[in-house]
Amino acid sequence: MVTSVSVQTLQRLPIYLNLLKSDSMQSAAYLSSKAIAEALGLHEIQVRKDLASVSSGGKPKVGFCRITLIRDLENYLGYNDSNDAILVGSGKLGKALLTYDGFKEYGLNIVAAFDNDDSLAGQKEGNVPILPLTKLSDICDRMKIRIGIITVPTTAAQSICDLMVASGILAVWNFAPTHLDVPEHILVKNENMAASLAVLSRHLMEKFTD
Amino acid sequence: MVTSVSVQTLQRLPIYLNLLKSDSMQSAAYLSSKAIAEALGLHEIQVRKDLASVSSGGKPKVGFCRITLIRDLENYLGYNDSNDAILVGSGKLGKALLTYDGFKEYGLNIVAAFDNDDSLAGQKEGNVPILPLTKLSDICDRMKIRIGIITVPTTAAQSICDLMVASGILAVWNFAPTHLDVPEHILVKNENMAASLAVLSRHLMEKFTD
DNA sequence: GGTATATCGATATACAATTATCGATATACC
DNA sequence: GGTATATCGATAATTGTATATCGATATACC
Repeated sequence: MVTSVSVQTLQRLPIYLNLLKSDSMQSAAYLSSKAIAEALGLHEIQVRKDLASVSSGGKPKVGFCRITLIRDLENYLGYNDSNDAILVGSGKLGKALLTYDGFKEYGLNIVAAFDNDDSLAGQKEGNVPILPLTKLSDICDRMKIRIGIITVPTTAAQSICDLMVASGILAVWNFAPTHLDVPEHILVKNENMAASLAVLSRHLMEKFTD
Repeated sequence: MVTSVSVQTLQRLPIYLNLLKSDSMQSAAYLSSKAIAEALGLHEIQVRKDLASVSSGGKPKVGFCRITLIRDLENYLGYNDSNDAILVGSGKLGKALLTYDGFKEYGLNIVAAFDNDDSLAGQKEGNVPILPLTKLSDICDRMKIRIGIITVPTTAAQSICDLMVASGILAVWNFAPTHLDVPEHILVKNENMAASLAVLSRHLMEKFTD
């Protein structure tokens, strides 16, 4: 239960959670790993292994208790105690993330946004105030912010990242299509759309050139 | 060169490409795998292996020719011949993607957007017309669209996906945090932000509870 | 022109993740 | 209450990915 879980498994956990909370599952009190696996296109062994690492376990013949499983998953993922975050780069993508209210469900709370362009300062985007970059360090320090979201152009990403790290940020969610250099103890999670596009594009090429 | 490349490698290729095209690399005509590895925080062996699968190879003592490498990568990734795509779901995220002009660089061209809400029909978002859902099949068929982007709420995702597949879409880029059931030959690439958040959130939890 | 060296490419090892196999256990049915 | 069965959990085999080692080769320098 305390054992460290692989990133692969970790990334599947929200998918289980999402399924368990979905309308189609509301009726069932218990779910077998086989049923879950079929609903998600996975293998039942994998489902059991994944769930074993976060949950108190299921019962033979009946399966896993849906309610308990939801609670265990949310606890493990930390969706109950909310994480405050800041976002830098109020361009198109940044604004979309600011106005997207689905993050609350995952315990993410964007408290402030920053932009290089000071003329944006003072505005609000989806209830989140946009502030000048110069205030970033101060805000992070005072509010004990641990998560930084980067939605700036590639060229600015590294310097923003450095600023975040210097301001006490411990986890960076990077939407810029570039590699970020960070100290050992900092986590960078890349949301690399170019990588996804590569997979799609290549798949189509292979379909048509073979 | 024709050998199939792992998804992991494939997803790193755009990162190499991005680095090679970056300002800081413009001056160098040749780059060693070691230099590339250091710039990206990877291991040089991995860089060589990745590049070997797409490129004609480097020269001992001097390294890889930057220009050639860029050309090979772009060819392999299909960034030269552009891929037309449609997008369904003109909400916050959908609009952000429509107005984000960075996709062109990767050969992705969104030609039309669709929304359940017919009142949006006729509008334009970033030069892309928004059309009623009923026209989707016709457009896909006439324009031979192969890529569909899903930015609708979870509950609608599967039915939109089914519609796309029925309309000839071969690759689906899914931004809804849910699993999609598709026939064998269809590729689904999930852009699962919830999964990324799980990694971040868990990282922070472990930092503070251990 | 010969030798030293940086770098590539191929083979081999180590590690992690997924999938398969087996025994254990609780429920259901007779 | 006894037996059959569905399902779990642990261990083992397979697969895939990342890292290390080694020989080959082209450039540079003497």
